[in-house]
Amino acid sequence: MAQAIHLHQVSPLKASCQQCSLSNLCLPLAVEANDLERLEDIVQQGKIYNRGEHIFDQSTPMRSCFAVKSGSVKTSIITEGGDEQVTGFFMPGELVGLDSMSSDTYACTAKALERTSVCEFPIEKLEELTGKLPELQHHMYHLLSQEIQNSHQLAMLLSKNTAEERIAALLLSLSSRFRRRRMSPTNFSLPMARNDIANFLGLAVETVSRVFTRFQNQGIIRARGREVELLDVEALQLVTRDFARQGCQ
Amino acid sequence: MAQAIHLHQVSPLKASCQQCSLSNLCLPLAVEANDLERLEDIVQQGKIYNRGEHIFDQSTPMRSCFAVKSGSVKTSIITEGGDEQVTGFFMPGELVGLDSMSSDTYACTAKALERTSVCEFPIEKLEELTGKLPELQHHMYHLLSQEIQNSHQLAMLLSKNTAEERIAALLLSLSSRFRRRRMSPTNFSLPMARNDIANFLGLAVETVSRVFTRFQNQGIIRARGREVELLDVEALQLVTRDFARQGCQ
DNA sequence: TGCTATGCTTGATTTGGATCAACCCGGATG
DNA sequence: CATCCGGGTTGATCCAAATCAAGCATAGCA
Repeated sequence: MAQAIHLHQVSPLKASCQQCSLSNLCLPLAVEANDLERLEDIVQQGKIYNRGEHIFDQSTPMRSCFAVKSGSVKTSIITEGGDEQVTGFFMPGELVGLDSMSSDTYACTAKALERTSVCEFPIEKLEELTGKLPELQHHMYHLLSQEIQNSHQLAMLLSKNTAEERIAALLLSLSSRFRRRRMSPTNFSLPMARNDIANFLGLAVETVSRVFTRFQNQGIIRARGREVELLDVEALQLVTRDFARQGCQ
Repeated sequence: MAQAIHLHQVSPLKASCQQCSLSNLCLPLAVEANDLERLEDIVQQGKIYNRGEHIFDQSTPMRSCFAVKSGSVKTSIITEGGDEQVTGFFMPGELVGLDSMSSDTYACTAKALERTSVCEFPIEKLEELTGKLPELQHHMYHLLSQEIQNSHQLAMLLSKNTAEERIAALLLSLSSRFRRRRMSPTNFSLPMARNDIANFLGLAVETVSRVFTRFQNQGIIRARGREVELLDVEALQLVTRDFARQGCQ
């Protein structure tokens, strides 16, 4: 049913960056109202991917970056040896593919974690437009550098923190991203499998599972499958900061 | 002596991007010969920092990014708890500060590992210029995304690889960066202390030391202090790939 | 000339999380 | 309806690297 949605949508949906509920998170944020239609001119809105479908593949020609409208996306790198490293999870309002900006080919593979709709920004058109709209260019630079910082943050997590600290940090990150979208920051369902969490955080699945149940026994969270409730956010924050504390004295 | 070099250099040195031996690695790479002087207009060349001096500090206002001319730079994040995470080492021809592009404040601290000279690119002027020179803009996007990829690479190293694999990878990375500068790729001196290596790779100093001696005993490298000779590059490459292999079958 | 600080190495012990191995559960499938 | 299968949990064992503890070399300094 409704497979036709896969086809490129044109004019009917065109003018909707303005009404998009995510415009305050996404690129339009940077654009003056009267310039907005120029952005709308280049964007292809409302492409839909089903769970598991690839939005783009590592090593294929880089054409566009994508803003998540609804659903969620996982990016990962595959090594020559064939094992996977999850490099990020992307929620509505966030841009996927920035790590491949102005490269010949995509540096990673992006896969829909659930039924997901995205807006596509063809890269040459986007570059052209950012050349004309300084605010947009500024915003792009900002997003890109933000992405570097995120990745450094992850590297830090991986090299210095325990399993509990890593998982607490992930839960808090998801929580604040849900809040930005005006959704409950304490009661949400994880878009990704334990496997993906483990891979992303450099842990074994078993460890992730154990930490979840440990947190649950301590009354910090309540988790049944992917349904998660944060019962004690303070405690979670304490977990992530403990490691910083010990470095203190 | 010669503290005056710290002061901003102006016109006399201005026109030297053209002669700079690093122009094929640095920003000029992206600029047409006749546009080059516009780049030279905004760059402040030849600022010199002594070993240990800070080029910029985390959380201070972000004004410029910097290209390393000679010497080397270490960047690191300091957490609230006060412990350090080294996020990168920068060699001649490489740009420092991209992780803070278009941010209000620097996301990390950059410190000269030895006597180091840098070119400074004030950020507003650089943004202005990239708006006018599409090639330069393209190059900036490319550099930024490259930086994201590097960081993902590091995250991968930290989450999946053994101590030996991490160190082999670092040595090979340095080697290829020396080669790009037409210096010996097998015979160089490390700009950073064991401590920094350990921090960067998420290891204890003792582990770094042990791996160095292990490699030495296996005849793969020869190391005396910071002086390193790669005796068997193939073997090093094998070490880094072994982990990929096991993922294979 | 000896003293202290700093960076590096080496050895012994400990440990957090990986690995191995079962088992459970819910949903898809024939 | 029984079976199967992928995802998740739990327990037992093992190991790579951290930690703890010395010792060594070099450099700067009084």
